[in-house]
Amino acid sequence: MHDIKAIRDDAGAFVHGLTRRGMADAQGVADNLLKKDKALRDLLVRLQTAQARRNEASKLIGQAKAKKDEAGAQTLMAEVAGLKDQIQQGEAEQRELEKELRDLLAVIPNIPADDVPDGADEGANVPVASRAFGTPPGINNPKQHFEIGEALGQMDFERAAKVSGARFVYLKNDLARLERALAAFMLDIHTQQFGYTEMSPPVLVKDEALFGTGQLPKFKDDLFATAIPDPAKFWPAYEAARDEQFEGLRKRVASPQVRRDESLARQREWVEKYYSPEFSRRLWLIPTAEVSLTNYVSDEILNEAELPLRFTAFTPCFRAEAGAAGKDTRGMIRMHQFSKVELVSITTPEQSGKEHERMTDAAQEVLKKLDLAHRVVILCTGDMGFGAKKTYDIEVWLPGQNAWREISSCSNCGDFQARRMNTRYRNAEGKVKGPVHTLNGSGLAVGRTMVAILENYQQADGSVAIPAALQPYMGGKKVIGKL
RNA sequence: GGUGCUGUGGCCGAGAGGCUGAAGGCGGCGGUUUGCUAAACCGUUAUACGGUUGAAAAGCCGUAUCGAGGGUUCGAAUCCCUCCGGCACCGCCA
Repeated sequence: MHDIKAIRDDAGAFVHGLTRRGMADAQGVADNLLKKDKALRDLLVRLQTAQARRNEASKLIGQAKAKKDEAGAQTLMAEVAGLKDQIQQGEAEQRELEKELRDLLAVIPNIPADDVPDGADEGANVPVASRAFGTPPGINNPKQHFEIGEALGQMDFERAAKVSGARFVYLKNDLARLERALAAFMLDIHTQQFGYTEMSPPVLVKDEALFGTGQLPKFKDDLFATAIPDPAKFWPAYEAARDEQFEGLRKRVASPQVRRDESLARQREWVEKYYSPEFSRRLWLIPTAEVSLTNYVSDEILNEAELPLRFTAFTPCFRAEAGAAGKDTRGMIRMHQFSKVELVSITTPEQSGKEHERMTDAAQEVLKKLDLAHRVVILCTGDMGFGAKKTYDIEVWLPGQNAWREISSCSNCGDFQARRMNTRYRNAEGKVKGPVHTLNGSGLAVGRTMVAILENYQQADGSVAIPAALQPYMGGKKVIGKL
């Protein structure tokens, strides 16, 4: 969330930043914001003057009554009665204007840092030469990871589809264990080598948490939501509706297709009605542990001395992938549910730049220890996420796909999330200095790391070698799929 | 989920319609005393927003804030409603 005062002071920088991001009418957006802001401030002057007079008169009424001056009290009460309407109307207007301003600000992305390259899409991302590692292995006729996994009988998409639909998977035996081993391996690196505190956070969160990190209100279509029905309201309504529907179905002589369409339409109606706040409480499944870990400090004032805070967690992540129809439909690259080890840092504004490099080091360290070739790109203005000022993507080489694929994304969000979450810090003298900075990065996406291991360590006989660093976590096993 | 109790500043805790931005204590900061430290004593110590003075640091004035949001009242920490936490017991449960 942007600071309206900063926009007021330097609208040019704001407009420039948004234009770099590819926003077409940044000037119009800024003008609109400033107009609302001016209206709000003008209103506040009028409202606060009226409130000051009311408070003053109310005190005088108390004094008059204490002196038994009924006539004087009556005069004052008449005056205040007139102010009352004015104040109530002003307060309503203030709420309205503040909401409008907040709603406008809530969907405006962060401003890119100065050293982020301009560009519209991933084609304009710039490799960071000093961070490149390894060379792609030469493998004859490399298979894709799902071919390897399915041939091993340890990766089952069909049964997952039966139980949960597309974009889910069952892992079995050594591959199931590999996921667990990778998580432990990554967490050990981050906690022991980089000083992150391991967390096991909630994976169901409230609206406020997702607002804080920036997924809401703009990206609700990417999320899974759950509903906790209010039993007093939900079940009587549900049962009445169900009885009605069964009655209708029995009478109907329509074809199965028509019946199905009607049933789906009805279902949609139900979801909208009975999953509404009136009937239910709602929680969201986290799309990334960034949400749980960052909001750990929401609405708090931290002490400068305890910063930076560093958190890491291994959690499942849930994404609706609504806009990804047809993309990466085979295999484990893009799933509705995947597991990830996340890194989050909370820092002072002075620390965040260095911390960003350090976090990227930590993520890269995992790939280095696994000896997986990868490169790092700095995302251009058009490819960055909503809350980021600057982002490094780490891309691992996948021989089966013959391509570099994102396996980690490390972002410095500056004070953008801190403002939305209301997280500030105070210095040693106890003075509140302002919003903290927040950073998050994958360290790493576990599913995609498994994909990378399968494709890079595949052997001609269909087996897969286990990277040396990982073998202790696999009970000393050296190869998957060989007796 | 049910019933009861409960939510006050950095922390503990009083306050039960006006004199309360909020007693008292702890902690923090500044000072006096002191060879140093401690103790004692004195002073000071919230945040956000708006206005205003100032180059700035900061000052001054106002408004709001006692879990959150509404309401009653001339006036609400205090009364009413809704919601959200916490605690206790009951119910359910890995």
